[in-house]
Amino acid sequence: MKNKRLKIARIEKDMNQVDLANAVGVTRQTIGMIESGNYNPTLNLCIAICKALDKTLDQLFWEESE
Amino acid sequence: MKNKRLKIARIEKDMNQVDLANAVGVTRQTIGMIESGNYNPTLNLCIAICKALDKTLDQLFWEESE
DNA sequence: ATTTTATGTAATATATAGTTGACATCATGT
DNA sequence: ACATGATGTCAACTATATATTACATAAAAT
Repeated sequence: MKNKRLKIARIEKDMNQVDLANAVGVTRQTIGMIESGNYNPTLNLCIAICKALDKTLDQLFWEESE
Repeated sequence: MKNKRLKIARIEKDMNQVDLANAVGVTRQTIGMIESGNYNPTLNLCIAICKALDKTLDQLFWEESE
């Protein structure tokens, strides 16, 4: 269950994992794990990522079906 | 920063904190703390709450301004 | 009056989110 | 060939989300 939308939004902003990690105050490993899926970040971190990438929670973290 | 929208959505579903807690697999204290604010739940828990209340992440956990 | 229901809160315990440091791979640049 | 940038991953650590147990209060029901 990779988070492809997050990766695409990050690349659209011309940021690498380190850039995004710095922007939201976590390490690049944490960003990497979120993009890889199999991870359960906190709400505050999700919100920080959304703001850094000019997206909303639904746009990056809400799965329509199921 | 109380989460009033969550509380309203729960009451609209005629659920108390215990009902919602059981529905999403946490304790009533955890639900209480999320409604009280000052808390940082995990994304998976937020998603479970949204599904239990027929809402999306943006509807319950996204703050429009700032 | 007293029992029940719904909620707040606090202390201690456990699971897991997130850090730190290190090493590996694969591009691309020089 | 070698350096550099971007990412994957792993082990050990620290911070914190969540559980558990318990006690408190206020409102509604009997």
